[in-house]
Parts: sequence; C-alpha cells; structure tokens
Amino acid sequence: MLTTKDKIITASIKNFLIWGYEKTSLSMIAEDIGIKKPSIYYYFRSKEDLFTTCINYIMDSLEKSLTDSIKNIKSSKQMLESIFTTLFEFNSNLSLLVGNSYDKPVNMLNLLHLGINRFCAVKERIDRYYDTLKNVFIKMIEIGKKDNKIRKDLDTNALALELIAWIEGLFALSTVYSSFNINTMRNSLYNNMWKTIAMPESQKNGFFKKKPFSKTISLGTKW
Amino acid sequence: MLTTKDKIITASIKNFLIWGYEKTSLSMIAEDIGIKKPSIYYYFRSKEDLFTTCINYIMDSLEKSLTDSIKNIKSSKQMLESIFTTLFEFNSNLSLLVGNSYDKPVNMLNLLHLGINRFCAVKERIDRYYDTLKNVFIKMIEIGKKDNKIRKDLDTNALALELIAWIEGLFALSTVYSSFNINTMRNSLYNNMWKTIAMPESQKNGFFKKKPFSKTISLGTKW
DNA sequence: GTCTATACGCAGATAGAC
DNA sequence: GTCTATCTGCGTATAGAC
Repeated sequence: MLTTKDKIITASIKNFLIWGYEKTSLSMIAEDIGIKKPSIYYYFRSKEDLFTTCINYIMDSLEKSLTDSIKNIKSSKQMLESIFTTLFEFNSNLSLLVGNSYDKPVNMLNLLHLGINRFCAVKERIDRYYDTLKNVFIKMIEIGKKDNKIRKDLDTNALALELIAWIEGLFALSTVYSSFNINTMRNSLYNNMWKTIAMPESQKNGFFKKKPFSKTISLGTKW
Repeated sequence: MLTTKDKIITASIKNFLIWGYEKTSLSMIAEDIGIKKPSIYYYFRSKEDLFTTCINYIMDSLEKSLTDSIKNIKSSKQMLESIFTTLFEFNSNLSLLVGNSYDKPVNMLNLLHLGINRFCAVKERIDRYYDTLKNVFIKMIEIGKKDNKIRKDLDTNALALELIAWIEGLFALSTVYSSFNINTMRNSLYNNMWKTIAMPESQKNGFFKKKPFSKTISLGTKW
C-alpha cells in the first residue's frame, strides 16, 4: 500500500518526465492521484522541494541497481552487458510509469538538465551519480584490458565517458528521432559497441602466437 | 545591420537554449534587445510561431554547414573529422550566442526535445534533420568499408545511429556532468572514436598479406 | 512599427475550517 | 491530513494611440 507521499512522488516523476519542470503544475499531479493541490503542501514545502525529492529518488534507485548489477561479476564483457541491461531496464520502468509503450523510452537526461540550471542541490546529486557511473565503466575497462579482452590502445578515461555518452545518446536520440527505435535495434547496438572496444581476435594472444611471425618481417614495416 | 525580426530570433534562440521553452518569457526576449513585448507580435503570431521559426532557423543552418563540410571529400576518415568538427563548431557558436564560455556547450538536444512533445511541425523538421545526418554518416561508413578503412563487421545502419548518439551524447553529458569538459578531451575523444571503427592495422591488407600466414595454422583454431 | 494600457487565465502558495 | 477559499504575480495575447 502506497502512502500519499509516495503517490505524490510517483505522479510527479511521471509528469516531470512527460512535461518537464515548468509545464508540470501541482494541480496536474494532484489530479493524477485524486487529491487536491493544497494537500501536496502538507508533504512538501514547495514545488522545488518536490522536484529535488524526485531527482534524488530516481538517482538513488538507479545507483543502487547499477552497483548491485555488477556485484560478483568478474568478466568485463559480462559487466558491460550488465550495465547496458540495467540502464535499459531502468529506462523501460520509467517508460511504463509515464504510460509510454515499451518502444518509447523516456528522456531522463532532459529532465536532469532542466533541474541542473535551476537548483544547485540537483546539480550536485547528478554529478555524484555520474562519478559513480564513470567509476563502474573504468573498472570494467581496466579488468578488460588486464584480461586482454579490451583494446589497450584506447584511453581509459575518455572511453568510459564515451560509453556513457553513447548509451545516454542512444536514449536521447530515440526520443527525438521518430525513425529510430532503440529496442528493435538493441542487440545490434550492443554487439557493435562490444566489437568496437574488444580486442581483435587476431591479437588476443598476440604475444605468444604472433611473435615468431613478427620476426619474419623487418621492424618498422607497415602492413 | 540586423533587422528587428532577426534580433528577435537571435535573442529567442539564446533564451530558449538557456531557459527552455516555458521559462522563456516574451518580456525577457524583448528586454534583451531593447523593445517592448507587444512589438514581437508584429512579427510573430504567437510564442509557438516564434519557437518554430527558431528551430527551423537552427536546423536549416546546421544542415547546410554539414552538407557543405563534406563536399569534395573523398576519404572516410576526413569525412568523419569534418562532421565532428562541424558539429563542434556549430555548438560553440551557439555557446557564444548564449554567452557561455567556450568550455560550456549548449544542450541543443534538450531544446529539440522540449519542442517535439508540444508542436508537430517541430517534430517533422527534426526528423528530417536526423534523416540527413544519418545519410551523411552512412555515406562515410560505406566509403570507409569500400576502401578498407572501416571495419566491415559493424552493422552500417546501427553504426551510423551510434555515431550520432555518441556525439550528441557527448554534448549532452558535458552539460549535465560538471567534471566532464568536452573541449579539453576533444582530441582523445575523436581519436578513440576513429580507432574503434577503423580497420585494425593488421587486417588492412589482410587478404594479400595474411593469407600465407593463415595457412600455417589449422582452420578453425582460435587465436 | 512601436508603444501604453489592459484583459484574462493559471501558476505557486497560504489561511483556516473540518 | 485533507479540504475550500483566496491571495498575488506573471504569463500570453490584444486594443488602439502615436
């Protein structure tokens, strides 16, 4: 059984995701759950207070899912898959919350951005989330490099940020570009992503297998 | 010499980018250029009309820059670099317009998204822009594959969308994540991006050079 | 073309009854 | 805890003078 406070938070997240901060009115939220506008003020000091609570709620929950999802995973490929899946599932849950179909992701980045330029508490919470996410990716990349599964010629820090941007960009793009359905392409997107960062098959055991071959051509030869 | 209409459009783009659609008021725009609010209605029927004009203005200009930038370019690597540079420069120009420093990109995706859920004319224009952008990327990838510069094991359509998402995601991320400065990392981001899609050195002339070597090991061996 | 004056609605927020 | 009633301010938009 959800408390009134929980209902307000859920309805707020839904409306903020659909309409953004400004266009969401407290009356809309109240109407969604069958209460009157002033009742919201019993639980929250202001619209800003309500918004900040929603962002914290989302970020806490997403951060927990992420750290849980990679616990006890040792392989970098499984880690990437797990992060990928967690982010997709989280987005799908938000999609269902706002009443979208499975095929229409929500634009969370957009909501975050709306909050950042207005409230500094939101800005700090979001920075903390991305610090966490970046560290998860860095850990995955370092394990992959150590195990010869991920290419070593890619800058780790830049790659972590690029993978985050890549995934966030996919969600964002799918909300602005009608012909792009992220879910029907999900597998080929993930496969491409892994292929681009993975160590090429021919170099995986390069040191042991290739050395004799390398010696047969002169140093410095380009081929 | 800018006409009043041009000044209104420029000031509107600036304010829409900073504050979003709802929070931008016609008084703010008028004040920015030293006119009074009702004067705007001499040039535009409504706030929606003004917004739509701004989005069309931005999209037309960006589309033109993009198609111009890849004219007469034959190599895929140069094309990617050119697209990358054009998108960065365009974003920088918008940054300067809103009064941001060079280091603080604007979030155009965010603005587009705000418009899409409200006005269908905007939605159609944006779809058209992404169609164009996607075709530019597909052309680049096809040339690259033909010339053995880009890996052939990556799905072309998915890759085109991923590269768009990647770049858009980088801009978006840099506007929500304080510790990420897209400009200081620009070179390493681009290098990583090219490396991940480029044909590995060892396979570039694979057919001719590697065949003799391949024959020395048994078929089906994983290495 | 640009202005002053103004209509009208809805937003966030509060007072106080039950 | 939840409501009705109400305050105050700002938004878009229009009428009409100059």
